[in-house]
Amino acid sequence: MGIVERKSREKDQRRTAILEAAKILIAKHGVEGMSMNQLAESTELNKATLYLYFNDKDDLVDAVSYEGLVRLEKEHQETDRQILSGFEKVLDLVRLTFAFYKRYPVYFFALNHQERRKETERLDTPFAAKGNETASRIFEKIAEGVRQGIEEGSIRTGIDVNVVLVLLYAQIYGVMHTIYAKEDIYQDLFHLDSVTIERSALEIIAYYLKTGH
Amino acid sequence: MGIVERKSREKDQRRTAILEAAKILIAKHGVEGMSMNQLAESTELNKATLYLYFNDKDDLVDAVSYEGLVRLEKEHQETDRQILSGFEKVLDLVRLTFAFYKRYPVYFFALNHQERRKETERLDTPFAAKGNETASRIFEKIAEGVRQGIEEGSIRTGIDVNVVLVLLYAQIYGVMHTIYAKEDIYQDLFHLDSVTIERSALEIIAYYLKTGH
Amino acid sequence: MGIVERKSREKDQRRTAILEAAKILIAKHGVEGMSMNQLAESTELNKATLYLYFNDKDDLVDAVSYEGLVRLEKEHQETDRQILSGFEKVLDLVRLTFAFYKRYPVYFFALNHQERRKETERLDTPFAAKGNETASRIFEKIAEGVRQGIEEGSIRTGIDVNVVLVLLYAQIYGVMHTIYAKEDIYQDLFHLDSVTIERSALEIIAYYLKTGH
Amino acid sequence: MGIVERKSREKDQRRTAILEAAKILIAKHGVEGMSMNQLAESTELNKATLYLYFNDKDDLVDAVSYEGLVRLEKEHQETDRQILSGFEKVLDLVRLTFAFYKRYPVYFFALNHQERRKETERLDTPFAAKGNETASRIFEKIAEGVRQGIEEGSIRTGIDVNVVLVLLYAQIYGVMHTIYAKEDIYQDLFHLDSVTIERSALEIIAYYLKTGH
DNA sequence: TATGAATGAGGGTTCATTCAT
DNA sequence: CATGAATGAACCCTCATTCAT
Repeated sequence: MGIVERKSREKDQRRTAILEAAKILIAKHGVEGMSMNQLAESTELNKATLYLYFNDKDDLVDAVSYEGLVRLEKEHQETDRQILSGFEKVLDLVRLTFAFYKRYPVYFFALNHQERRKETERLDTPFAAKGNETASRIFEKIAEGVRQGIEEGSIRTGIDVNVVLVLLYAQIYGVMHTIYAKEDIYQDLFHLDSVTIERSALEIIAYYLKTGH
Repeated sequence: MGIVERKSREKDQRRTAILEAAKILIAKHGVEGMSMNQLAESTELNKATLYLYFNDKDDLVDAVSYEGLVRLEKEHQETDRQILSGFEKVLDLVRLTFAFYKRYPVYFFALNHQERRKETERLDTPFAAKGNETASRIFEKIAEGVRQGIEEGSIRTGIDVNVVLVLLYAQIYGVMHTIYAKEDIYQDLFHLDSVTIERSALEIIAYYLKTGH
Repeated sequence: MGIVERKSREKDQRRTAILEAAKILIAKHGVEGMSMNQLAESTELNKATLYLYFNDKDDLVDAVSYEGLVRLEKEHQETDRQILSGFEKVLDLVRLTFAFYKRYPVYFFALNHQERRKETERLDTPFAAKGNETASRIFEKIAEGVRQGIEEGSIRTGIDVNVVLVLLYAQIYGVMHTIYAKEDIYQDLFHLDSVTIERSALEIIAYYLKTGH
Repeated sequence: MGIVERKSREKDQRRTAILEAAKILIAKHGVEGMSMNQLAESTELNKATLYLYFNDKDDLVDAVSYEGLVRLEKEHQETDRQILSGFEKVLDLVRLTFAFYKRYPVYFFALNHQERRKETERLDTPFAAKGNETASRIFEKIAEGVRQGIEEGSIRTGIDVNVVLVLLYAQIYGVMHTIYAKEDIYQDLFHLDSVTIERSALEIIAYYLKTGH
């Protein structure tokens, strides 16, 4: 048993290889800056072959973005936060997310591209596609932390869970952008490095959630 | 009297007309999505004519971005904040900025594009070019508010002004993106509209700056 | 058998077809006058397809020029000049070169264009690139003839080999231009056809090289 | 007398100013490399104004070329060669021509451009236009020298005057091209500077004309 | 006479995508 | 499954030229 499986495994491997190459290119030139030509060259595959594995360029970028979400979720799951307070859980998840997207800018770029596209294209159902289920679960995990925190008192009351989720997302997004696009500028101008920015961003969140006193 | 003046006014008007058309296109398709072809069509001008008013596409985008900064600064200046505390000043400026970029997404897109470009092109001094002086002043105005607040006690001590500026930028950027790219989604999913998001974003900043109790 | 070979042959044929079409256009309108648009039309290929075979327009022109040099060298080699004197060798090579560039004006145009480009671009070493090795060999072959002639006495002493090479080049260049650009004029005005001009150009060289008496 | 003449004089001055500016640009970028835009800028005139003085770009280039011919003829006339032999006269005229076109590359470029254009455009009558009469006279002056030389014996018999004219033209043309386009290359490769090339080119002509012994 | 403003046509090049094999 | 080869459409930009004023 095996010929079918082997084929399937090989197919997966090739798909993965393409994705890896794409990630390198996206990291280097951004999503719009990556051309299918380059990708074909760097994978040593024919351009047409790429289309056997992905419907089109957007599909490929979505796959990258999806991979990112899956990995992020996995990293979120890998720590045992049983004994932590809700407040600590939330902050830890956010810290992890910062670290994650800082480690893998590609995933950020890809996610970004995907989201901007949705703006104009209006995909059928929001959060319906496979990738978005993952995003939902990630959101939910944070939501759980918030709810727990409110219940137990580690997070102040009067906080809307949904608002927190959205704000966290915005915060993360903004900080990531700032770090990627402008770290050099800010380093020159304000003498701030990414670590400081990140730490302060966590602080701002802590201040918001914390019971005030 | 003033044939020359009329001419000059007409020229300004045309330049403005081009900018307006560009802004519409950018709003609809993003900066990269706007083509000089489209712009020529929508202005009913010849492509070459566009280049009489702007050196190249980047120049045009810079003009949009610059216009945005100028307008933003003007809005910042239009309110008299003499009697306000530093804390209130900062929050008011941020609120205004939110409102501004929400009203004019294009300026946000354009500014963004410009900033990303600068990354790779490394203009001599960051924030040195004409457009960026305005940005610097806007930053400085907020910085003043922060300093005043710290002095008078409306903003807690232990705050790094530079950190605040960068975080505010990130926050604004993130929130704007969230509103532009995902308001619909969030409305469906979390029943949050942009007003709520915005207000909450201000809150998070307030919490961070406020003397804690 | 040989599906691969057939493909490869077809690819060569197409490349050749493009080159042929380009040569016709260059002959008609000059290098600058040939547009990739025209070329696409005349080959009945898509413009983008041309770029599968040549990196850019300059590359294409270089290919034409190179082809010319290779052919010229081949023609130089095809005659056995063992028994000839150095003087006769040189004259024969020049005669052949005249005939060659008269037969194929395109090669002359292309070579020219290439050389002018090099002026501003300053390629590393003159005569170092692939195409120029051929040119060097052609020069060297003539140089050999001159040296032999001087040694054996068929060419007068006191002649600088390098000077001869440069002058021959200038002479050929000038005559070619004259023939291309002005044959009709000269025919009307002086009743001279290109054959006469050519023959006389050889004579002038002969007089210069010949031992004086 | 006065107002009309002044106007006319001013017009001439402006025309001359345009020509001067054009010559500078052509010298720097070649004929094709000079754009009417540049010319308008450098003359501080409007583009449309240029067309009040010249029908089109070609007309302008023709004017440059014509100016060159007129000046060359003048230089030919300025020396008194009464006592010289025909041989010496011819050589002197050629030497002057070399010197002239080396001093004013623009005139060479312009003449060239004009001639190449004629290739494809087939102007009505060759040598019929104003500029070409001058060229004819220049040719004729050299022809006189040749005839005189043959008669008096300073130039060998068996020489066709027309052939000499054409060959001289070709020679001059080729040498000029070589000097302009390739002096650097030849300097590197053959250690020849333009003075040496020029001198040798005169030599080759001398050898051809001289009575052989 | 001189100009500001505009234009059509075209320049070379690159893109994501899709055939037939 | 994979490919070589091809494509249409678009990209930004620049040219010489010509209006109305």
